[in-house]
Amino acid sequence: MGVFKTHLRRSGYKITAPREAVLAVLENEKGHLHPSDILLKARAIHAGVGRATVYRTLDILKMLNLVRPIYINEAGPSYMRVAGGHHHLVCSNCGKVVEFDACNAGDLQRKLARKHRFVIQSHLLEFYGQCEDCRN
Amino acid sequence: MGVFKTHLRRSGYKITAPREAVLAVLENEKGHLHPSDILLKARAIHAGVGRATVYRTLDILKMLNLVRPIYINEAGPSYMRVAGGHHHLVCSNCGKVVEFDACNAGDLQRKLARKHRFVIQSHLLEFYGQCEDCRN
DNA sequence: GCCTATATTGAGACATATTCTCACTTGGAG
DNA sequence: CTCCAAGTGAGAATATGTCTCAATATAGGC
Repeated sequence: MGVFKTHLRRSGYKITAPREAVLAVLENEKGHLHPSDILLKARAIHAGVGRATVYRTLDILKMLNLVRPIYINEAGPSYMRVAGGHHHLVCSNCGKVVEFDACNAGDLQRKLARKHRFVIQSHLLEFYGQCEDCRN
Repeated sequence: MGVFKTHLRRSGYKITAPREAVLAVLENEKGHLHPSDILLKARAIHAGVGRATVYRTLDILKMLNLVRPIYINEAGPSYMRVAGGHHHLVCSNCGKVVEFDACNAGDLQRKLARKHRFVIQSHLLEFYGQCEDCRN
């Protein structure tokens, strides 16, 4: 059974077919998705899922810190699973996004958590500039 | 004279009163602003600034890499000046944002720039979690 | 300072994204 | 199995962003 589903159930949310479809879509997704993509994919699993249900489910998942909105370069936010860190190298000109792994945020994270009394679950590190093709 | 104004002029853009109002708002802002806030503040400087002018000016500033969209927790993106790095500790629950200074992204930035042939101007590092008040 | 070509403007139409409302449905505790 | 609060989809309402166009204002040439 999906992790998301377990979390929702444990938090007292009912597991309905439309909701389950949305959960499955998000859980199986490696990258990030727009709400409209989520709607389409969810409808492929359970025909007739409504737009509102996608947004409602996203709200719950955000509250439970299972999913996080992220802005890359498009019109609206995309959503992705919360899982440690995400690292992007973004070209401000053409919008190309390169993902990278190396990240030394661990120490800083511990320090900040202690100092500001936060429980930290994930982070986002993005560098902005111009890619090879776009720098003239 | 404002830095933004100088940049626009140098790039061949005309300096008009409405545009100047928008520039002033963004230039004087320390944090981040929604387009709707920008509109209001710009209208306080020059009555009658149109919504389109705000978006048009933001587009120019984005192209010139003077300003960058950023997603915190609200509905849409906010905009902030590009200036090295921005560092936020964000509570996913209540939306509180703590800014911090310490950041060791410099080395990584140089490495990535070389490897992916990017010219990097700025970065964003955000940690997500729950603040003291929100963690139960 | 005046003139002109042209970039820029605001209004409001349009397009898109998100939220809300409400009558109907359904999961799951008892 | 029953019951009812939680959840649902449709579509209205709102929020956000883009486009068009006639009117205006800037900056450079004189």
